[in-house]
Amino acid sequence: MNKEDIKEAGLKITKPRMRILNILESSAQKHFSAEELFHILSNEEDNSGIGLATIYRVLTQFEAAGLVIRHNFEGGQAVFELDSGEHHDHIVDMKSGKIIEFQDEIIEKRQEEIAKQHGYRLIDHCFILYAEPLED
Amino acid sequence: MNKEDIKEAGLKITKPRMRILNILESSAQKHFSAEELFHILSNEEDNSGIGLATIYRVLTQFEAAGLVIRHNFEGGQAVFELDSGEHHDHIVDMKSGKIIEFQDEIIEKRQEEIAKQHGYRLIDHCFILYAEPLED
DNA sequence: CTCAGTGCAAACTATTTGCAGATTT
DNA sequence: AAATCTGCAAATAGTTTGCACTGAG
Repeated sequence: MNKEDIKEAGLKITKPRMRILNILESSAQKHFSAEELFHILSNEEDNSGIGLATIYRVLTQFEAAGLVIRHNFEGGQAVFELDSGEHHDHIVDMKSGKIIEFQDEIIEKRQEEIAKQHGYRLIDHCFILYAEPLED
Repeated sequence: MNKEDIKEAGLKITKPRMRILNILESSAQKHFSAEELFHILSNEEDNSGIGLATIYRVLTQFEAAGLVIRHNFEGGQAVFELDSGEHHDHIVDMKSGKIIEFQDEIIEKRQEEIAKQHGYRLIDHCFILYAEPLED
């Protein structure tokens, strides 16, 4: 339950934090920019006037707490998704903007090898495929 | 020769463009941010007062012409490198900030397969390993 | 001579921060 | 009540743009 997640992060349970976590958890869409969240929240009936700055602050706190992951896809705005614990990478559909997730053992294994070959220990990686549908 | 490259891009041969291309071509370092180039140019004896805006403009034109590649590594500033024609990916040394280039057939092949599996044609990709030296 | 290119300052976009008042515990 | 949190506006960082002037061809 999301209340627990917030509490475990050492954060107080507030309306903005609940709302944001809720949207992230219960939407078909999984990736949101701060501004998208802002617009969704602004259009809710129970509009509580949550500011954009707060959304950024909450997302940054959630990121630090390991609740969400921030991605810097191209196109200016960062997008955030819930950290499901299952690592995956992304295909960005350049036609529709849709984001597809995938997991690939070959890539995961290979990147470790590459890092090691060069005398490094992998900390993080960024693997994004920008692509267009085969039948245009 | 770089004059040719500039001309072929349909651009006039100007001091800022020559200087920038020169630095990119003849430095040990291969990756530069706009600001780094700005500082290098500002410190040259023959300081011709090249503005930061010009550097951004020139780099953007060079990118459009296929002369340079722009990378958005994490840490705010974009970095630019000459497009040698040989595709490669990068390891970013989080300790020193150094950038290591590598080529890997397994990764290249695999990403094509992944895109195809999902019904996509690969347009571009971003593969960056953030890592630290093994012996800290 | 003409049109592209440049420097500068101002504009912009995405994000962060300071502060005084509102909320959570 | 104490401490955290929030909204707002102002600040920042990186990059882009408008404009009058300069310079390449």
